[in-house]
Amino acid sequence: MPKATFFNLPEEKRRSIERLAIEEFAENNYHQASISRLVDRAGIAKGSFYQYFEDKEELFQYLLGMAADQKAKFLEQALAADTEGTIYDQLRRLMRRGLEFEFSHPGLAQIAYRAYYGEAPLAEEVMEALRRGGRQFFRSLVERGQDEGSIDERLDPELLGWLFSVVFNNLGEYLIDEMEINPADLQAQGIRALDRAAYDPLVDEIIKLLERTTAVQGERDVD
Amino acid sequence: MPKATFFNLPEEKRRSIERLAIEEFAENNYHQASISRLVDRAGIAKGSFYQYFEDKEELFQYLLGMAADQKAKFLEQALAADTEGTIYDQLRRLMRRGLEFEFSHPGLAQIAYRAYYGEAPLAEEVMEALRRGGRQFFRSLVERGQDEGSIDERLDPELLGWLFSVVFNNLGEYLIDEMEINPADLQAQGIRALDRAAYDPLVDEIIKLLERTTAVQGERDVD
Amino acid sequence: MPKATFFNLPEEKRRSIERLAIEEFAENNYHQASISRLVDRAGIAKGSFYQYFEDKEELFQYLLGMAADQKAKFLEQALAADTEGTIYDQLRRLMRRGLEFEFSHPGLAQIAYRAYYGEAPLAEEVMEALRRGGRQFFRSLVERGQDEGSIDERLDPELLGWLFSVVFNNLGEYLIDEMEINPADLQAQGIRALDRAAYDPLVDEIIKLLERTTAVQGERDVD
Amino acid sequence: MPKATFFNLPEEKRRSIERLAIEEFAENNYHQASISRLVDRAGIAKGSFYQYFEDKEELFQYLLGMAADQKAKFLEQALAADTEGTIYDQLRRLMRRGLEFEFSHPGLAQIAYRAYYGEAPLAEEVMEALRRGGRQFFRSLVERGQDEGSIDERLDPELLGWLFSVVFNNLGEYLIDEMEINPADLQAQGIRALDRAAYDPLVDEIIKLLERTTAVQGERDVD
DNA sequence: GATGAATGAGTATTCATTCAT
DNA sequence: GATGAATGAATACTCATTCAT
Repeated sequence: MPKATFFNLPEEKRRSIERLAIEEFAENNYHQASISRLVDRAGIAKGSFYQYFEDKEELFQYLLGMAADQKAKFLEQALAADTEGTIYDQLRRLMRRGLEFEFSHPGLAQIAYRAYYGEAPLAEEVMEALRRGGRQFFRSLVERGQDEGSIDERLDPELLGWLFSVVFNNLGEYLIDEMEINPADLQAQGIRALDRAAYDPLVDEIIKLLERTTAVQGERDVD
Repeated sequence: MPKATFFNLPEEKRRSIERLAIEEFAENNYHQASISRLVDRAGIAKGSFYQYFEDKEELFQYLLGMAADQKAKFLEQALAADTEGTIYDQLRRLMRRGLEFEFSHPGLAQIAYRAYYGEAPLAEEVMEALRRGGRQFFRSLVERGQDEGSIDERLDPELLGWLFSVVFNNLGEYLIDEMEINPADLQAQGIRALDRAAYDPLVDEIIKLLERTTAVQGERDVD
Repeated sequence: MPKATFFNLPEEKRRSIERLAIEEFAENNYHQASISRLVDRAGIAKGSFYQYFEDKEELFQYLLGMAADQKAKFLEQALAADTEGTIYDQLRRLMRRGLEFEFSHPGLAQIAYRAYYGEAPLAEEVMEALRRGGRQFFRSLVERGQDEGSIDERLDPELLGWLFSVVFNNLGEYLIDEMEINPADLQAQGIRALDRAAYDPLVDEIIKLLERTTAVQGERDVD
Repeated sequence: MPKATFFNLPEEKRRSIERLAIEEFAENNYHQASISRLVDRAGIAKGSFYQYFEDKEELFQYLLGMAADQKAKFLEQALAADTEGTIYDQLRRLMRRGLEFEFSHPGLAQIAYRAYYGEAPLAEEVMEALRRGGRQFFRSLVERGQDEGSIDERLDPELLGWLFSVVFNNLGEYLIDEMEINPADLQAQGIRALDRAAYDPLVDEIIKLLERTTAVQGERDVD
């Protein structure tokens, strides 16, 4: 956690530092991100930075925390509507909200993505937990689907959990490629006028695919 | 491409440099990988390195090329048996060979993975091409499946291509986690006594999932 | 001298700052001692420190003054009993009291020791004076001894003064080594249950040595 | 040990770096000594310094080694003439040579002095050993004197060893004060035209004192 | 009189690259 | 063609001190 000094800063200044720090760590991996560059851009003294944060790692953990919090906040809404509709409706909501997070907080999303797929000063067990975390969440979703009868009982929930999480994690990047969005623009403009109409159909299509994959099938024998 | 001097080197010396360079870039991302450390380990002079390679980036591109070549070599075998069996047999062969590549050339596989997922001095368009490359390959596979009648015609080949490539790219890591393989051991021991029996069933399961996803379904209406 | 604000502080607070400052400068040499660490530990604001002291150096000089005063206070008692016994009795009392000072104010003693042996922002002439100070004191003691007839007149009082002061200054450290006292414990516990019985014999032995050195010798010719 | 690079340097350049490094570490304690300042003065690039030395500590240890070697070289001569004359002749020779070392290598002497009396990145046990080292050397000298019959058997060799080493260690500084030598001049001029005539009498006087202290005394009872 | 945020010069160390031999 | 010393900009971080509130 940053020091109190940081939170005592005038809102505007604090936000500005956060924004620039997110940029720095979104554009560069942990080691390449530079505190010197950051303070230059932010127009603060080197010493001031160290009044706000213990060290580089603390800043990084803080940003990662922000990413996690924001993402959670986005997903919560989907999770809240837990019981409405089938497991597939739930998945659809999750994906939509996940994408909305990625499009409205591209910097944080990128930081989380980097942490997931790369070098970050996270203990090996945290990385591991992070990776397993997603899988396990989706696995329990699958198990619920199996209980409900909407997912074929003969399928391995572990494997399906993995499949879902892989799809979930890579969807954003696919969309960015597919919709020919310039990632730089995305970073710069923050929440863009990217209307849901643009990606909703895609999400629907993917959900349909996953439904085909998992739904209980008539007389066809799967084994 | 490395300079001529590099290829004029005695086979053994060249191989040794390649091996150590692969290690260095597999263990560290592009910026963390150190030429100083490499030349120390390889027992060559700093100046010599720059007689072989224009700069750090050229070495990296060279290694990436090696990875691509090797991977292609592994996949070729699967591709050669093109016409045998259904599209799913073909996919199964590809996955097996892909995994075999990952397990027998863990260093190169890691370098390719890094390049794909981020930290690499690759022009944006190269990255783009790389990502699209995989997708396009799988897309055409899908289209062939649709022509053959083994893949439902109503499904979007682009989207399926993406799904396949995502599964394909992340499978190795899933296996490493799932089989509780220590990545360090993998690097160190190169081709390990990891017999196919260990992962074949998993590949089969995944293929079955993909088959469920894509196969033409009886009278059920998908839309 | 500290500013008036310092002396206006509630006794308790002032004492606490003094105590922690002594610790800081006893554990670290002048440059390694840190004002930041001190104010943190003392729980006062950085700015407050600079209301009390002009700068780091002023604090150091103040502490050095405290050490000098305290040491003088300890020695005074010995000096007061000036006329009792021979010059050797006087020396014995001085050494005992000096040691008692070192053991009961280890922090101040350490600061004085540091100042004497080097790292301190003291003008060269102050250092000089400090060193000469001890020598001169002992020199006059020697001269008195010579007047009294207890010290051989043929010996150079300057040189003897130096010898006495060197012995006097290094005795504490010798004892700490010899008695296998952990200096950290000494700092922490302040006045320890180190009873005089432990070092009195040593002081006696040393006095005997100095007596042999200096006493008027029968018919033996010294030159 | 410095890297080979350092020893491959042209003699003149290497000497110049050594000289400036000695100055830097003689004028400042370990932490205050600055590599940046050193390279500036030496006119070499920062990077070059690190081609010569692993790090700051290695440089320091190297200089300390030089001091030890040089001092040993000076004392050797005295030690070689081991059997000539009494123990007091031996002591006299040692002191003279020790002083000659201090006057001809004032920087190195200062570095050794700092290491002995202060902060240095030496393991606590090394410091301890260093301090005990001198004492033990003199102790065995004392014991030899007792065997030979030139030192009173009733005296504690440990305590005498300490006394001798304290005198030995502080003699140089006394002389510098006494002879009103400007330490800055001493540093700058290196071996000065300080002729032995100037301090020989002093050494003689001190030896006489020590002889009085220790010599077997007629019928006087020491206990 | 107290506060504590701001400052910026300072530290040791790393690294890809160049170039004279 | 091989060598390896030289380079200097770059990095994270510390610290005594100032000054507006």
